[in-house]
Amino acid sequence: MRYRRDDVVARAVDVLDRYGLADLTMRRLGAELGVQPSALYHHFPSKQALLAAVADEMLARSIWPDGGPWEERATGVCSVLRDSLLAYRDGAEVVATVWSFGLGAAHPYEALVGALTEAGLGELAPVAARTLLHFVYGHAVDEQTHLQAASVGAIDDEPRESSDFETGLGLVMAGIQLAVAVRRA
Amino acid sequence: MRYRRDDVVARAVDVLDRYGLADLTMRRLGAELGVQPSALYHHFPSKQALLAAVADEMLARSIWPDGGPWEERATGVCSVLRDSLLAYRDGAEVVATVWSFGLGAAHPYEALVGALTEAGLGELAPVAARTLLHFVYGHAVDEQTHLQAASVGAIDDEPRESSDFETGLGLVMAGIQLAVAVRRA
DNA sequence: ACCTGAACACCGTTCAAGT
DNA sequence: ACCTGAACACCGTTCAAGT
Repeated sequence: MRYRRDDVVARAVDVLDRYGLADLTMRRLGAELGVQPSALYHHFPSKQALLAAVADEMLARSIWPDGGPWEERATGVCSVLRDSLLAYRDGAEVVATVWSFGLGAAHPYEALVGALTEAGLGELAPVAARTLLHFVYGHAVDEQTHLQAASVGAIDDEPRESSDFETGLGLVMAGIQLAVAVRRA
Repeated sequence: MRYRRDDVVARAVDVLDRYGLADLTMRRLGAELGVQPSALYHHFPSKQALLAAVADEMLARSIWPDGGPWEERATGVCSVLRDSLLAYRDGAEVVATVWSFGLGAAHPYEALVGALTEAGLGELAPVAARTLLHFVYGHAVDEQTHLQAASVGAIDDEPRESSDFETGLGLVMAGIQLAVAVRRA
């Protein structure tokens, strides 16, 4: 079998979702494709580059808000991001890592900076955007970790995470709205 | 040579700070102590447990605020936490990972819940505390990643992270203060 | 362009046995 | 109580060579 880069990415997303990040190894992915691990290096210079492509592919499958009032857009981006991360096993960790290493997953950041700039935050927009992202990634990683632990039966199920997301997001958004109001005054 | 658990932890912190997380392996730490890697399993059931002890040791070396008005205490805990993380190579990643896996590094969380409960946040205190932690860990991981990349000469130095921390923390704290005010009304 | 085969330099963990 | 020695079952990456 001969593959193109996109085939490899699609299969990597599949392996990630079915077996988790720990099992998404170059050897495992090679075996899944019926190919030597070294063959993957024809498509990607490193495993990090593969993971970046995996993260981008996962995010590209979602529909992102890009119009309307800035507040709805900002909270919308955060919600879609969270849903995207939770849609794949270990999705939060993969995307957060790729983003923090500056290798990809840039769309949510750019969408947030756009919304917050329109809101009038000026040079504060990037800091505020990253603050929102820190919350979304942190919360999603926590939630996914606990979901995983609960599904393995390791801990008690505490299913109030979804409202916790909205509460936490509300706190950060309130702070941002206040900064916008102060800036306009 | 025969070691006690604390000797091993101290040496692990040292190896982490000098060579980074990627080089803090059971084999490397064993070699550093002049001991077989398997000997470490007499002191810790797993590498994760070792890392949890490393995280707790790093945090235990800092002086944590525990009195005064709740706002100063909360921001103080966040600042001391950030400084603690940045004081060791890869410190942010280690402590954030240990915390998110529920293995340790619980002190900052408890201190924040205490302060926010005193503020009158009630059952919102845990969500708010975790929101603050998500910001501090996310920001510190980013900052440390970029500092590392800059020190290797991989990217341009952008030394405005420190004021970014205060700005981002200010946004979240403003949201929390507003929630406190709303709750009291 | 895409892949094989073999190698290099590593991992975490287990376990019987030693002192 | 603390450690050795050896093994098990893996990793990511490189590189010459094949089609």
